[in-house]
Amino acid sequence: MTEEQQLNPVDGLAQLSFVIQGLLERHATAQDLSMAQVRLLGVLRDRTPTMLELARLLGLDKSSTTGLVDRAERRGLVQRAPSDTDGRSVRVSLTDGGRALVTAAAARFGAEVTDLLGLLPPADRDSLSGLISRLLVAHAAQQGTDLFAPADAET
Amino acid sequence: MTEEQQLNPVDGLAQLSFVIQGLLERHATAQDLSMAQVRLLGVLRDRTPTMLELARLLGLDKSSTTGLVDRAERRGLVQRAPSDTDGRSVRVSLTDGGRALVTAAAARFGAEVTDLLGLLPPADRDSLSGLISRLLVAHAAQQGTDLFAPADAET
DNA sequence: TATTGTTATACTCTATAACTATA
DNA sequence: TATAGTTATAGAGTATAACAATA
Repeated sequence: MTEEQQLNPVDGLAQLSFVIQGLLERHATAQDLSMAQVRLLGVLRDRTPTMLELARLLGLDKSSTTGLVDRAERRGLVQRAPSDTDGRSVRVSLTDGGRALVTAAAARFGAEVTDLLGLLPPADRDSLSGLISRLLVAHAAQQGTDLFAPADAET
Repeated sequence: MTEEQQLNPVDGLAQLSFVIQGLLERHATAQDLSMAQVRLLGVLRDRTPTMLELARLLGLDKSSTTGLVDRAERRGLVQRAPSDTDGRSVRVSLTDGGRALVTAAAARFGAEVTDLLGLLPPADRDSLSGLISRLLVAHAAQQGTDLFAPADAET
């Protein structure tokens, strides 16, 4: 039962990503949210984008974004407000309820990931975090993006 | 530019999972497949389950599975065959075309994850793989599942 | 009666194309 | 004309409930 069996690196990364996504999804559905809604609320945590900016941030077509925001607005999670500077534009923001929901969900998700990491001894845990950080930094650099850029600065 | 900035562990794991899922999704859409179809083909690589087993493997309702298999069958990727032993049951399997597709896609995905890991120095890469393996093994043990059980034995 | 699978129905999510209003 | 956003429409994916066929 304690054999040193080892997953190949590709399968390991793929499996890990499914485990993490599974946790996220569980918390989402517990809140009666879809992953799309979670992403929307997450993006709005530190931004008040126009519909077009929102579409780009989520990687969706603007018409898809209209529907996504419609449904979130109907549930009282986000709100639309006309832009001050452009009569064609709309700014989307979290309502207080939406913010409360996403904050609580993020806290519970964080706790669960922390529990997951707690399965490793502290030294291993620190090594893993450091290695993942380095990998993501290298990946971001390769993509020409800045992993640590503030949300407001994202164009 | 070379500061030792570090993501907190929770954000790191979450980000990493999004990067990996993003790679998977890119390869899927390049093949004109949805993630649901990719999962279906992936599960069928080493199994020929009944509809009900398939639903459980994918974590879907049996009616959702009917639709998923319908669409894959219409595209010639999978096939249904009546069970020898139970007149109510149907066994689902990959067609040759489906197997070719999933094999090619898996190879390309593997190459890309390998490239990603190649951003780290070899020693770090090995450490990361080992740590991820240990984490997944511990997680599987906690869930009472066996990470290394052969597909046929999954009941 | 219980189980396997499909069908009917409804909702979310997504995209393309056409449209309205503003710039 | 060009841009921001919505609407119309279509298809995939998912679930619940009702059903048919088999055990």
